[in-house]
This record gives sequence, C-alpha cells and structure tokens, in this order.
Amino acid sequence: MKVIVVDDDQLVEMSLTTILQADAGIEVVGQGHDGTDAVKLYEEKEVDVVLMDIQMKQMSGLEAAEKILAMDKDAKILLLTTFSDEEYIVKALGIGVKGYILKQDFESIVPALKAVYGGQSVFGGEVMSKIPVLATAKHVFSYEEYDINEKEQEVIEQVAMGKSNREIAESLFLSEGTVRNYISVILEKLSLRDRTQLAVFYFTKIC
Amino acid sequence: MKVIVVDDDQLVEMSLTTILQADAGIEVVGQGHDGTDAVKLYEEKEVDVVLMDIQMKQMSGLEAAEKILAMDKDAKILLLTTFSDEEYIVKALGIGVKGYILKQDFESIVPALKAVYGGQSVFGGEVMSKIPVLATAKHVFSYEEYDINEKEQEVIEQVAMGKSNREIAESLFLSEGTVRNYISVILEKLSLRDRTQLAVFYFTKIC
DNA sequence: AAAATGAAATGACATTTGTCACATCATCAG
DNA sequence: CTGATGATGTGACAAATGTCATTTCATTTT
Repeated sequence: MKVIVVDDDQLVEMSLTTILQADAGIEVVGQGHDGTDAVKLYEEKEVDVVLMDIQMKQMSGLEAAEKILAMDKDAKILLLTTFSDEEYIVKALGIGVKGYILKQDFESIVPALKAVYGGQSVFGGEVMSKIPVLATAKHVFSYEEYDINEKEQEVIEQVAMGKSNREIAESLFLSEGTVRNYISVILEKLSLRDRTQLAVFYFTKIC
Repeated sequence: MKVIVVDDDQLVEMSLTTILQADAGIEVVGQGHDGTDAVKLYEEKEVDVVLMDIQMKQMSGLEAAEKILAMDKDAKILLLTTFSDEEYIVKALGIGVKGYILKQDFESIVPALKAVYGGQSVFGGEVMSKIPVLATAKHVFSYEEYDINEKEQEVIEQVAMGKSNREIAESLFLSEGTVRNYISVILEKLSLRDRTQLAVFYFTKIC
C-alpha cells in the first residue's frame, strides 16, 4: 500500500512515517507539510491512501481533500485531527473523506489506514457522536416506551409539521394554553428542551 | 484481542473464525448462531469485540447489540451485513454500534476489527453514503437555489440539531445576536416562520 | 351521593425567539 | 486616502414559547 503523509508539524510527520514504515505492507512514497504538497504529491505519485492533518497553514487538509477528490473521486483520504477542530467533521464527510481520526490514537492509525485501503470508512470514537443526525437518532423510538398517549402523539405530529401552538389548538379543537401544557408534558417525558428538538426527534425516528 | 463470532450461517461462521485465528493478535473465544447466543456469550466470557451478523433467525444482530449495549455501554460491536439490509444503518448507529461492514469484504474484516478494538468506528464504503447527514452535505447545491451561503448552511444544520441560539453561537464562535440575525435572514429566504419550520424543512429535504 | 379521576382551561411568569434599525470594523477597489 | 462593501455585533421590542399552580367540569368509582 502506497501512502503519502502530510502534516504541518515536522515531528508528527516523522513519527507517523516511522510508524508506518515499520509495517511491511505500507510504503511511504511521499511527505509534505501543506495542502498544496498533498495535491502535488497525489498528482505525481501513484498513491493508495493519503494521510493528512486537517489543520495546516496555507491550504487546509479539508481544501486539499476537496481538490484531490475533484481529480479522483475514489481517492482514499484519511484526515488526522486534534481534539479542538471537531467542527469540520460534517464538512469532511460531505466532501467524501474516508476517515477522520484523532492524532492521539497512535496505535489505531495503522489499522485505520488498512481498513481505509480496504475500502472502509473509519472514524475516531468521539467523532461519530458529533455527527448531527446520529447524535439524535440515538432514540430508538416507540411511543409506548415513553408513555406517550394518543393525544400527545397528535400534538407531536403537529409540531413536526411546523405548526404554532395557535394552529395546533385550532386543528385539535383545544385552547392554546392546553396545547402548551401538552407540549410541556411531552418534552418532560422525552427529556427534550423545546419544540424544535421535538421536531428533530420525530424526524430522526421516521427516517 | 478476544473476539466472539456470531453468524446464522455455519459456513460463514467457520470461515470467519479461520480468518481471524490466522492473525496472531486475535483470539476467538466464542461462537454462536443467534442473537441470544451473542448476549449469553458476552455475559459469560471476557469479550473485547463482538463480530455479528445483522440478520439472524430468532434474535437479530440489532436486538442483540441493543441488549449487550444496555449491559455494557462501551461494548465494541461490529455488525456484518449483506447488500440487501442497508435499511438498518441509521438504527444501528443510533444504538451505538462501532461498525457496520459488508460480509463480502473478507480482507477488510481483520483491519476493521483491529480499528474497532482501538476505539475507532468503521463502516463499509457504501454504508457511509446512506447516512442522512452525508446525503445532505452532498446536496449542498440545492441550497444554491435559495441563495443560502455557507455560513447560513452551518446555522441551518445547527438548528436542525435542535440547538438554541446560545448554543449555536458558542459552536460557531458568533454572538447570540448574530445568530439571530442569520436565522432571520434564512427564514426570509426560505419563506418560513420559525426555527422549528426550518428544522422540518431541513429534514424533509434530506429524507 | 360523595369522592376520586382525568381532560381541558386559565392566568401569571420568565425565557426564548424573531425583527429591525443601527453601530463597528476590517478589507478592498477606486 | 477614501468610500464602498460585507461580516459581525448591539439594543430594543413584540410575539411566541414553556412552566407552573390552580380551576372547572364531566365521568367514573366507591
């Protein structure tokens, strides 16, 4: 497996390379310190997997990944991240990156690399919980287990249609205050904070 | 690494076990043919990773995973799937499974197993594209028709996670007032009334 | 009949939300 | 340099939202 290693920090780059070279199946065919290096190396060499830091000076790993994937949509790119920059995850996934793991997890890098080489996608433990829909999809839902009665279900459905309390009241022939009370109870039962979270909850359930 | 292998199909189970045993670092400490076996084995043995088919007769891999994770929320479970049953992905992720890969990818199973053992999450190539959020990220272009820029997209995603303005402000390093302004503009552009309708809009787009 | 129950409503309240006009500031083009 | 531009922030405001204690009323139970 031919790999290129790109990291802003010279030390990290060296350590990574050393770790990878220790494995018989891995060959580091290029090294760089910036996104532009990554793009250039990918053009020049025959590369199986790109291992790259996400935060770099001139061109970020994200931009580089985008450029590389524009050239070769099947490129296998594994981004390295620190704790701080978890903001980019969704974007990274959208771009089509094959992995996103923490630098700290040194021992995991080789297996992750091999998995990516084999066509899998790999994400650091905490990374998965950052993904919006999944975070909420946690609730595997059945109305009964939360003790939600039929009337409450109706209210939930109305909220999930984006209706206001007044509109819900009209639809269900209740007073606005009663609708408010219903929602208050529902939120309590589902451990949610407001109607928007309720709508999100509903949709993650039916998706 | 201590692994249990659970698969409906005796042949698959044997082949898997053979492949795994061939690796020095892996020890198969139990085998089973059904979800109930998986749960029992997990209780009895000291298990690092569970490798399990998702479709099984009496108790599915999904149910078994749920039961095991109820016992030990840090359990590392890697589900095996065939092409057909990709419907369960979101549910599987919601339950907290650490991996979801295709049986066909024989060579990938060992690296995937090691990555999971190392705390990573692993998903088969096509699996990732089934995840709602990612689907959206790809449809980013549909935002264009509404003249929604990148920053606004980020705000929309946050709203669709059920966050409050304060929380969004923290995530995106903006002031609460600015977030309000963004939302105001977004609602205008999309002809919506409030954040809940925005969340609904988001979900109906990606579902 | 009296008491208990549950659904619906009310009013008061603090908080959040959405709107709007305007302020600030860095950057860039002329 | 200067004015334009765009991104961000502020303050004030009305409306909507969520919480809570309490009330009303019909139905059921005892």
